[in-house]
Amino acid sequence: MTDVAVVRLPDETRQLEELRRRGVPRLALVAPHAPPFTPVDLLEDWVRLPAAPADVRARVLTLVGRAVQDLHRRPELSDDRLLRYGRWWVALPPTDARLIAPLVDRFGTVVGRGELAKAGWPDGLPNRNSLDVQLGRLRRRLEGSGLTLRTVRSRGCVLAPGT
Amino acid sequence: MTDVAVVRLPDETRQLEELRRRGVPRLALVAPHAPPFTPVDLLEDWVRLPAAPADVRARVLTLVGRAVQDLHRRPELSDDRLLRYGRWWVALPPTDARLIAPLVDRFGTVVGRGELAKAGWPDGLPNRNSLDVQLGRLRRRLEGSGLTLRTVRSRGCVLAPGT
DNA sequence: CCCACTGTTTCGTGGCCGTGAACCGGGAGC
DNA sequence: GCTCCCGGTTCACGGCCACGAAACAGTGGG
Repeated sequence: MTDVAVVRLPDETRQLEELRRRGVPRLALVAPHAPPFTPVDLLEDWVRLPAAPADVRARVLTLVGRAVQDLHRRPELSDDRLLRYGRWWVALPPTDARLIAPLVDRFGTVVGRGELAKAGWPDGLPNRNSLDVQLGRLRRRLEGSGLTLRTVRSRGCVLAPGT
Repeated sequence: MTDVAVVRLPDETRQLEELRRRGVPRLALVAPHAPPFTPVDLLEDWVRLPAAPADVRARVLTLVGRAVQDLHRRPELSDDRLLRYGRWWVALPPTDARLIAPLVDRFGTVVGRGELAKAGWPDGLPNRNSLDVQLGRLRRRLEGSGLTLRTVRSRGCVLAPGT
């Protein structure tokens, strides 16, 4: 399930960007005279060509190891309203904290709007719009976290890894 | 400031182990016919010889980058009121030292205002505002340390890495 | 005496959250 | 094809209140 993509630079720069966007672990094979490479995250590595197959394999395995660790990563919400995801964290205001609780709980799966409303406002929604507005604010607070809050039309919302 | 050690393998295996033990970021230059290398942690990288100086430099720089954002270290408060965080340190006045003690103790988690007040002024707060003022002063003394004292509204404060 | 430390007050600001309204894409129905 | 509405997104505004900054004064130690 966990695969590492291998791209050649500088020829396949576009593919590299796509892989970064999707968060796929990736190894760059850098052409002999191309400038050195700078990985943007821990799921990225590079090697200078020409390289022995064994060396490439070793780097791929390292990336696989990191990716496996990354898969186990789930967000955590402490009762003092700290939401953590890996090294990243925010302090959430009360409403957002209640709202996100079921989403963290069922990370990666859809949570219905009704349930979200119930979680955020146990006494009932104050306004037909409140949920959407609050979800928007929550989305903004998650920026840069590596987490995305996506809506599934007429079904609900999913909290998942991704930008 | 932050340094990266460079060792040659397999000749300097002993030095490598010492560096690992001390948590120093390290780059291994692996001899042409030696087997590929497997880094044991994120502060370790390797490159196959012969390698261009620019390539070695690039890898050193990424290691420096990782070391700078290394979040595994924790601040320490000695009983002579010296607060250390990595290479950085300050001498804290008595009140600040008492105040920060529980925050260092529970680094990265929220400490309630009540508890902070109790820690800083065991005989009771002299004024309903004293805590906030003192927290502001503490914040200023932490500038440039790589530590942040952030408030979690209506809950308390958290001492964490970050600017 | 001087300076760091601390108490006290005042005032400002920024976070949080409800509310109304504009806007937009997609699908159902005509 | 056209229109209309549904579901969702975004903006701006305002009230409330917790928190923060500045400024000044008193105090004690070197």
